[in-house]
Amino acid sequence: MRDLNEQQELRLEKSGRLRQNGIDPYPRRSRRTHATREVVDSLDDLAAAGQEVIVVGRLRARRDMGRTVFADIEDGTGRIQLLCRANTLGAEGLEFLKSDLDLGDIVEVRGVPMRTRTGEPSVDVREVRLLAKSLNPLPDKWHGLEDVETRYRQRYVDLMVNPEVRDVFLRRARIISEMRRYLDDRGFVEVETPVLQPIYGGAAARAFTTYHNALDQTLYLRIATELYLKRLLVGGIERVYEIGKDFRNEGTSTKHSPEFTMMELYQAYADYSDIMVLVENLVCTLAQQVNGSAQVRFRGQEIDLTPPWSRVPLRDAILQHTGVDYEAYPETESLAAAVREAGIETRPGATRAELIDELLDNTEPRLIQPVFLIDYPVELSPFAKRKPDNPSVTERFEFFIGGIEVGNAFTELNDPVDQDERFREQVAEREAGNEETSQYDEDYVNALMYGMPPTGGLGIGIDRLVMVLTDSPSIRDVILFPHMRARHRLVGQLSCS
RNA sequence: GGGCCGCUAGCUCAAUUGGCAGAGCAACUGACUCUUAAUCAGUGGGUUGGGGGUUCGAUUCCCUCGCGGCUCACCA
Repeated sequence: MRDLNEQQELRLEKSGRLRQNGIDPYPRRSRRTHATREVVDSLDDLAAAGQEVIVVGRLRARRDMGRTVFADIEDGTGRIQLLCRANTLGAEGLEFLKSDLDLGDIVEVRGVPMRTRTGEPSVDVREVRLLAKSLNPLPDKWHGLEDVETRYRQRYVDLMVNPEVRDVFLRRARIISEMRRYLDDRGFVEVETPVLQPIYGGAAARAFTTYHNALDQTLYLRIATELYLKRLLVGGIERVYEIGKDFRNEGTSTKHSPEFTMMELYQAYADYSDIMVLVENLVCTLAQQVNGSAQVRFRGQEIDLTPPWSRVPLRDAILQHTGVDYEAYPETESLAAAVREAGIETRPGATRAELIDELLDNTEPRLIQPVFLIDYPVELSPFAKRKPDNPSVTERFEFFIGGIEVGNAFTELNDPVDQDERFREQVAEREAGNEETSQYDEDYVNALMYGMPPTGGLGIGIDRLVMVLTDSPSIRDVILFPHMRARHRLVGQLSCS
């Protein structure tokens, strides 16, 4: 036996001893009759009836008074106190609890609900059974687990001892299921499109590459679901959405994860202003359903999600926050000079799109209250339809809450000739060295050539939305197992002597 | 990738100018029949992230590697 510390070794020995005495430390099943919460909620009725219950849970605390031992167990619904007395549980049962069980073990107890003198809801225990032996000691009962690296790497421990972490992930699940319900109720059809794609597109990002042996084919992990979903509109599904992972081969940050969850939806016979109404109603509804309020606190700021949200042209927002009016500089060189003059560093040789992006990056942190920035330049938006009165601008918006971009939407480009040109521009840029442009997707253009209805489309970064609605400062706090560099092994051989 | 910060017992954290590596919880032994961070008495537990260097002596100073956090860059 290697790599085990003193406490682990002791617990493993106990486990072996139990086995020798004919007690399986990992028995098949439990006879649970009540969740701890059910017992607490109807305690007085159960106590009055003197009804026996069987509850289960992880042993979280033990207070040994000699002939009386108090213990707390915790299941998925909450905690309850156990009152274990020599004259009701018996000397043998009490000794089992004191000597053979450890904090962290999963146990089953049979007993009668009651209140102690201080009024604490408890179970007067008649029988204790071990359901699963815990070999690892729990973190500090008061401080819990704080080390960020361990919390991410061993999320199971984090969830075990930090209730607020569990709450975040329960709310995340709720947000997603309520979002599904909201869309289903409005006639949207949920679909699944390929994750492995021969050509990736629909966003500006580098892809992960993989390989299909049997087909002898290079495949990419999708960076967006966009182009497949819009094929479905060509096929006649008028309202469609997908919730799933996208993958982008990029660095991480508090707002970026290489794999993240995206909801994309497309609605035929709608445009981007219809989508704005949908977004503000959806997000506000989710906040009310999950948090009970349209007001959220995020990074110390009070945010009001009540519709309508303001709609501000991108140009105006950037002008207001950086002092640069990019439309006043039609040439890349003059815009670059203006950006530099505003005190923003730029990459030498940056394209116009990159410069505007840079200006937006400097604007984004100031967008605390929910806002739609509308009307993006066409060079930033290869799949968005141009505005009728100004072909250099598209009907596109991004929305921001709490200083981060949460979603992106536009009136979809359905003109195959225009789309063909945009793809060509993207390809030209790629040849000029920009790896984050879209590949030419011939089949997609072919689909458009059959005719796609006028359509409004939307993408929402689910992780970021969850960040805002749960006041989580980092995207890693809303992803159960965030990506980490590989680490050496945790346990050695667990051979039992 | 750059900059800054961090890594000490199972967990949470100390350690003066470079001078015997400590505390609380957890664990172990004992006392205690209504406690709830139970209490009281006692005991064990360390490759101070790894490697190298300076020094009589390194948790402390230097170099290097690893992992993480923040931040900038990259990137929606």
